Amino acid sequence: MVDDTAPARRGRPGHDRAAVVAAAIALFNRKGYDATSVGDLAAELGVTKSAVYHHVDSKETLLAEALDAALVGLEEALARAHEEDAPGSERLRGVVRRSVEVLVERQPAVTLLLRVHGNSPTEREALRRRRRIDAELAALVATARDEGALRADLDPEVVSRLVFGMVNSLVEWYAATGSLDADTLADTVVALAFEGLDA
Amino acid sequence: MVDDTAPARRGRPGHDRAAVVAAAIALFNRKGYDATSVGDLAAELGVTKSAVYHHVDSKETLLAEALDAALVGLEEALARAHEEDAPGSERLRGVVRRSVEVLVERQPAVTLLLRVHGNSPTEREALRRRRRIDAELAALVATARDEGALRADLDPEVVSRLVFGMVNSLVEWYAATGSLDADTLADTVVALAFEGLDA
DNA sequence: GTCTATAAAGCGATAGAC
DNA sequence: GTCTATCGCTTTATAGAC
Repeated sequence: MVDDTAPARRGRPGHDRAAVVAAAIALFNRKGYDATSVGDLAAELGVTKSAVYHHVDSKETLLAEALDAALVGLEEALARAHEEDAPGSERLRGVVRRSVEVLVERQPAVTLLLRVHGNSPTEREALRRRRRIDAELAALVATARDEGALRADLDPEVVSRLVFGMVNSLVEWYAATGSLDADTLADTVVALAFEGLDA
Repeated sequence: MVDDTAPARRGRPGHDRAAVVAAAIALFNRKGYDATSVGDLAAELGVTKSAVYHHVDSKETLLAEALDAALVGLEEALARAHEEDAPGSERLRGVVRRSVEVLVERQPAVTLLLRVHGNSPTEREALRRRRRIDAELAALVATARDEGALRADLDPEVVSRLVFGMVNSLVEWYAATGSLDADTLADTVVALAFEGLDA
């Protein structure tokens, strides 16, 4: 996330900070943050723990970086819905679609965010930001319903949790499905959420 | 949190195995399995670690017990769909509804199941059983679509993952919403999945 | 049923050499 | 940029007294 695409040094092995961060996020996803030790990360990179600590201050810093990347993406997706000058239901469709795109683009980081427990100040701060996003999404659903664009027989709060629960659930399997592009997936999610499954 | 409804022994403090298991599952949910130590569990019960080990063989046993309870519930919900003599779409509606009921009844255990990483033989065995359930759910969606009851423009595999992703997502918030009974929630989930959100 | 004490291993993190 | 070595602490789990 931080560094450029071209490696600065050829020929020499050695890792840079970006490589450590990328490997860490991948490992945190595979084993879980708490079950992953800095020794595990070092072994994955083929170095010792000390080499890892040359690149990063702490294990928690690695998590914080991933959580922030996920939150920034989701916050931007939501902010664009607020800027739009359109009916609530259109803004809701837009944020669902953009949320899918963020989850696909930043799948490993968002997965970590969705699994945070609040065991450290870093995690609790991420949870605060996440709850704020969730509250604004629920408000958007309520607005769309008040405008008469959505069916009125379902609780907007529950509907919001279910729809974005469906969206979020794709971090659990999307990575494994190589042959599905983000656009088609977003189409399917929007179609399912707004029109349903019935023929 | 600590005591059962029918304490076997009056007057004496001391816990029984069921109390330890219940406290463990609650803690695993709050902090995550890997971040919870047996010392944490002992502190929650107001005893020492040794007292906990008097009741259970290992921390992993506690997890295994919860995972099995969750899997048995979900497997039964699915098995009843196979026994039914009804169109695929009706059997699918039934399994969605019963899955919601299982998630509500066994929320703590199912939450643990959905967060398993596969870091031990116990976890990997649970993942195997879970993948089998997922595959049978996908097959049921495909059957319903082949019968013409579901719209044909969406990939059944993706639809299955999204619908049951929506169902599963409710473990993240249902416990906090005291004023919502399982029946009403199941109605909302089925309505959203099959009819969608549009007015 | 709970306690103190302890073993053996692993944890996050640091110091200093190369 | 990586290494060896180590610190101080926590972990799962056990032994044996009360």
